[in-house]
Amino acid sequence: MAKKVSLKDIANKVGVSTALVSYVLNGLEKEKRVGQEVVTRIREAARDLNYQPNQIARSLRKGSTNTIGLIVADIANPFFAHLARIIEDEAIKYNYVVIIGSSDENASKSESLVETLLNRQVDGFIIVPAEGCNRQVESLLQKELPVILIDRYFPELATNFVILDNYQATYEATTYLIGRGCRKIEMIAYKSPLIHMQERMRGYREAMAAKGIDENDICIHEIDYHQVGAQMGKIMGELKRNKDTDAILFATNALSIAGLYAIRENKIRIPEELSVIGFDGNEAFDFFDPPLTFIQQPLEEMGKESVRVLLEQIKGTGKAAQVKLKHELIRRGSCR
Amino acid sequence: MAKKVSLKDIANKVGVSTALVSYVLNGLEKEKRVGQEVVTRIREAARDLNYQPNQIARSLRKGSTNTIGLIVADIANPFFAHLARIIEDEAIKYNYVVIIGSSDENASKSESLVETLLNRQVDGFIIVPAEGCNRQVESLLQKELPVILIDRYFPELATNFVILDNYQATYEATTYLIGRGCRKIEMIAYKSPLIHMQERMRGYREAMAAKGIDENDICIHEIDYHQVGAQMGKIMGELKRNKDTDAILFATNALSIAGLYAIRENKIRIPEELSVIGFDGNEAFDFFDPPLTFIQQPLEEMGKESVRVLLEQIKGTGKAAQVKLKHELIRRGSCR
DNA sequence: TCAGTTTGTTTAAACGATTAAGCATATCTT
DNA sequence: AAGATATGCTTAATCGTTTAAACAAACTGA
Repeated sequence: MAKKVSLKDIANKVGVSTALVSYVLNGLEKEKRVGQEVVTRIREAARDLNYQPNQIARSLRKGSTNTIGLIVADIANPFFAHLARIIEDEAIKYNYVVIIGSSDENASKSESLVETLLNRQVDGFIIVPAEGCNRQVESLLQKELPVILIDRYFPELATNFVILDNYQATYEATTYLIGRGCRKIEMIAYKSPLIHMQERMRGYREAMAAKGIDENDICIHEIDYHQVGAQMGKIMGELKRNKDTDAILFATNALSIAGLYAIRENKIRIPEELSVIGFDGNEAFDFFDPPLTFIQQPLEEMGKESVRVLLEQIKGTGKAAQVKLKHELIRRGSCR
Repeated sequence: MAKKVSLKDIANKVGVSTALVSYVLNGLEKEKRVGQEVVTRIREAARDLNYQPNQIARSLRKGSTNTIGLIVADIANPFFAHLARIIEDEAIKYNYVVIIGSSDENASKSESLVETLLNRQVDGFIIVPAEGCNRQVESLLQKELPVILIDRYFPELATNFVILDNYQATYEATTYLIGRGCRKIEMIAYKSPLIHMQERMRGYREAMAAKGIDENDICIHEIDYHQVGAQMGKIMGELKRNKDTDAILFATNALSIAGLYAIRENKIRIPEELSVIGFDGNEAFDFFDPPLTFIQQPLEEMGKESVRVLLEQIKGTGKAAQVKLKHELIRRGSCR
């Protein structure tokens, strides 16, 4: 591999020291009083040799890499993929590059990702934290590394975060269902102590209670992350047999999709037999028959905001930023 | 930010030079004949101080970063997201990290991504090349940088690649449609000189010809990448009006999805009025009514193979590897 | 006993950039 | 004319590793 052109090559060609070259190429020629003629000769040489700065060397010296570490649950999940794309686009505007890792909602995988990214000296993290990551996030905070949590956060930690107002989202969705005449509404969520899930559940419960629904009719199925398929099948099977359930509210994108498979499997008619509200939006929702009503997160805003906040923090100009964004309920055909 | 522990810190603590520490922590203690006692003391100190090597410094010195640059058309597209996930998982096994960029099928965006990644000294590239990227790929080859193209390639360049046998895929799909009694089969493809698209078209055309279909009934709609929605709507609108078209074969995932929207819009009944075959698989295909028959790419194999080939090339042990994989036709309800 | 080997360690250069500090000249100022 | 100031450039340290080469001490064998 032909070795790359370095500052030294330019310096040699022009007949000056590398210092001058560095100054010029970093636009410090005024400040550092570099002679006009030398400036142009350096510029020309750089162009002729097609010089490209070695970011690695620069990073080592400067102590910063212009790199953001992004940890999501699973980049193959359309919700996170879309988010990642937004973050990538936003970051590149500021000359930052993004390294993405998938944690699979697994704390130890997440930890090894954090470690890998730390060794690579990322300047900051955007993390969708998995259950049990409190400690590792805390340790990042202690190291005073810029971190911003997204989608979820840990209430006991004073981190920056950008999230959906999950409570309000499910509260409104539930209220909407009740408004359409549903009474026996069930929620399907992940079994997880994470705040986003807890808040979604709380939104549902409190909306039900506020409308005076009998406490016995408040029912949340908390599904294990690794057994979604099986448990969903069971739930929908039972639901088909004893028909008093009016409506289902799904707590995430992946649960919605899995739920739709099970609904179709069991030939449950939507919305005649059951009203359904999904989470996050997905092309698959569009082709379900009828198209699914769902809670939409402001992905664009979430991604951009998280990058903005993180970069502010990296540059040291940031103060605490705990952002809660508002959902939108996209009404379509799946509620009676 | 508390500064990180370096080799020097360990060396000081143990009272030896950094060289010894480096040897030990890289497992060269036998080869470099480091004393047993010193070895254990270094190990202990490293553990106590929670030493983590600085990959940036190491990269600078070694000239390799253990980083792979991945350029896809759009990471938000489920096909590429899934592929990216597989590549990420495979790479991490070998202690490589992946930096992903989205080119939007745009050569100049792709070029600036390549440049960014080059400055960051990635050890190799996995690229889904966009139209007009021939030159930039060629220049990577000239620099003897490990590159592997995926999904498509440039026949005139001697690159490594891992792709689907696109010709065979559409040939079989078309033959399948003809076998089900379709005669007037149309294909919807991107307007693109890229080989994958050309091969998909050729597969369709030759299958039609081989079965003796009238040349006038061989019809390919070549759609502009940036006007998919509008053009698709027009095609399906016309198709609804003059009903002699039997079947549609879509050439990509995104086209399939866009097509399904248009088909629903125009209330075309599948498969009664029209048989449909999609490309690549997508959750949305499952919920279309009826579920879509489609050409499935061996994503897992594609991703793993590309990483394997790339790493071999990086390590210098690789020879030319031009891999063509076989599709699978997933038969479901969308063909009469 | 002494050259030769083995064992264990240090030294120092290198990777490619950044940047504080120093060193000449030239130009003012009075 | 002498000191001050401006101008233009170089020197060299530094970031944290890796690694060839040198070095020192202990051991070997005849």
